[in-house]
Amino acid sequence: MSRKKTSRNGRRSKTLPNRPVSLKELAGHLDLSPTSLSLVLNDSPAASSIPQETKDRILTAAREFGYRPNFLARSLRAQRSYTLGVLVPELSDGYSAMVLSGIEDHLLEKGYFYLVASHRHDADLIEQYRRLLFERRVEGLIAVDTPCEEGWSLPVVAISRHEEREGVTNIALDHDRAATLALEHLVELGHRRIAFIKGQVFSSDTEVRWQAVRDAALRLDLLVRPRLVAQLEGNSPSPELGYVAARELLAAGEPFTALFAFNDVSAVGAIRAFNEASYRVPEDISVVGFDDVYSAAYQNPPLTTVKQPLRQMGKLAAETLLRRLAAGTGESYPKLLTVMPDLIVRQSTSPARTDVICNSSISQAGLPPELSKQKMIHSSTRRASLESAD
Amino acid sequence: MSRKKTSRNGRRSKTLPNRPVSLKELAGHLDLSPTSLSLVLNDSPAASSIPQETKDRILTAAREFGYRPNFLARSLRAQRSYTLGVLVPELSDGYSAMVLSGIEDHLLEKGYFYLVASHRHDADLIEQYRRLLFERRVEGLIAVDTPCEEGWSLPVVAISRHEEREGVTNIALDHDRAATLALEHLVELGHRRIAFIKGQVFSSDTEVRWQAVRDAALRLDLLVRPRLVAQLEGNSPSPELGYVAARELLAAGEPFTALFAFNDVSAVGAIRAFNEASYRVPEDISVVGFDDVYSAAYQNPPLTTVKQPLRQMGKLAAETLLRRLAAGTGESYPKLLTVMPDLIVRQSTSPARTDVICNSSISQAGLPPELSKQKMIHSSTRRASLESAD
DNA sequence: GTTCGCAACTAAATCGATTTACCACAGGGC
DNA sequence: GCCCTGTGGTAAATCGATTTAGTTGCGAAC
Repeated sequence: MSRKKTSRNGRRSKTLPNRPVSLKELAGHLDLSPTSLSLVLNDSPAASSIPQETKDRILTAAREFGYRPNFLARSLRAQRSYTLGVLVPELSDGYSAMVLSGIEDHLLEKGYFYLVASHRHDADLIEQYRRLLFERRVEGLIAVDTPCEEGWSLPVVAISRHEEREGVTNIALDHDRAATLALEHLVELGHRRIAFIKGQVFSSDTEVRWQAVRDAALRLDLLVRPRLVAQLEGNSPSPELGYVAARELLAAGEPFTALFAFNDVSAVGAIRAFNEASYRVPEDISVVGFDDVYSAAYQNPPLTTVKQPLRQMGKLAAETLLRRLAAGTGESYPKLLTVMPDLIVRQSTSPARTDVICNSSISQAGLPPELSKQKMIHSSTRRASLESAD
Repeated sequence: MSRKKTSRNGRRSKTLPNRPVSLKELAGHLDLSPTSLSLVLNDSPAASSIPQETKDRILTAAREFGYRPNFLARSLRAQRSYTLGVLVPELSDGYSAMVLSGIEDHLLEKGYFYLVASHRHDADLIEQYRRLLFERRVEGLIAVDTPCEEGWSLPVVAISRHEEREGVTNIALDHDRAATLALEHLVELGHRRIAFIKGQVFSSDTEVRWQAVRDAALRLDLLVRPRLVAQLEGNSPSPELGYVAARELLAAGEPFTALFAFNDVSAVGAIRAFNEASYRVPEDISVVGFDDVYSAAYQNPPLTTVKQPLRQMGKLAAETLLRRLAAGTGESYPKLLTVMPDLIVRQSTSPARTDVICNSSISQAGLPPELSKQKMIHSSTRRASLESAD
């Protein structure tokens, strides 16, 4: 739709506008100084004394030549990069991508970009990327589920972190409310024997959430049995970890009718383990996940889960950081912003069975030698469950 | 672990090293010229005449003061930004995130960073972001499932695009092989009546893949029945679209025993629709997905799917682009790089039932009143055709 | 005692924009 | 005639590094 209009100006009829024009070149073409162009193009107050006619000449020429100021030069001069750094543990796990998506929406709208680096929870990589981002003159950092040490000498907004750090604004979920929502839901359905899968030790939310769960359990008069607590181990973003944890819970031989998992991904793995052991979800065991990632609604069964407003958290992080930058370094800033979870009830929870489930049988079976690729039986065994419960 | 060691030098005992040191400052401190420091620090050949003692002095001071060259200044001078731009349709849908992850791995290793922008298939946004990235002096672009026009005046690597464009290297899956893998698998299991869900019209792979499917069907002597072909519509990354498409297929009243879906996400939605209509997967209907996103292995049932090596494609894109940059603009470059799919057999496919499934019952049930946002009947004509063909 | 060559540096230009400080000229008031 | 105030600009410094083109001083060669 935009035809070449190079013929208008003989001088550039040969040169396609592939090389950007500099201010100086444009100024030369107009027989004016770069200063004048700069003043007019930036609508600076000092341009008030320049007559409209000249302004028009400049503006027209700029459009004609497709002049765009060199971002690097401008940044160097202004000592601003209009760029933020984002540190995430892993890009491809759904969680970070969702947060990033919220960050991006807000930043691009405000004329900022961001540089991402994923560190896989490796402390050395975190430090190295922080330096690299600092060198690239990012104006601030957003740390998603990433530990921040002191002395980062940049404004930081941390998502899902809970330590107080100088210069860091924490954005965190109200985990008390989250735990209460999930447990109240289960209790209302008649569940009393509830199993838990805790997060990995390196995960920022693990401890806070676990404390919240215990507090909520106390309030609800629920017993948290040590043998009904498993913990995710390992760094993979796959449901495998939840699968392993759920096998442990089954193997412990302590009956339970519901599971509160650390996240949706591990809940999915757990459901898989339950099915293999001939328990149906939700008829035999109810499962509550956490996060509400995209696929949660389309699992089989669709997951009941505690929704974290991840996208909103990303957006809030971006907003907050930009606000802090605008305010300047000296200014005060919020230390903590709390966002609210929601309970999304789908079909992985249902009223508790009245007959107690005993799963000691599984402990004999032991763990399968290879969880290998994805090979494992699953729905075929489900129907067998009732029969084998002799 | 790193204590303050400011006391070593009286001059900066008060100033914490929060402000970066410039070359000039460092030079002043050493009573040398910035030139000398630059030569030594960059290990330039011209530094050969500088005695080792001086070099050591410089290197020591640089370390001591934590000198890091200003990236913006250096970029401006060298006319290189060591930054690429990446255009994706959507960050949070699993596909792009996986590709990005591969891109990132390679780029960060090579000292590059990248700026991402997601455009949601909006042509104006694509153009706007392209300009912004260009202005930021990215050295090249990686376009993931994003249409590239001519005249982008930057080296481009396009993932999953199929048009030949000046300056663009395409990275594409071998769709012929992909289609063959999937259909051969189904045929081997005894399926002859196979339904298809095509991709959205705006999706780059849709047409190429569909052509490949038809070719493969021809070779395998399979009939592609128009009433067993549905198409995804709408821009959402949720399985909802697949759900809608599958309902249409069921409503068409034409029996089938297998479905080849455009991607895993839509396959999951389709399975949901089948389950709701009381068909079990894979006993009644086998389903093959596409992509092999993370969650595919942990769906219920785990999805049989054609794996695209997304991470590898991202890596290949980054590699190729960097190679092209190193070679210079004049040099020739590959127009097309093809990567190979794999068939991952899990549990959403099984031998075809011998008794023919008739699903006309569903057509009475009709579509649910609200499919909310994406509500559209699309094949209403198709359904009507059945009834009216009495 | 020039001159050449080399060691050890440095001044200044450059990248491209912004910004401060200044200049030249016109017109009006005293 | 002199001063003052606008107009309508421009020259030059600046951001921080890189790079080209020198400079200085000294010992050796002729």
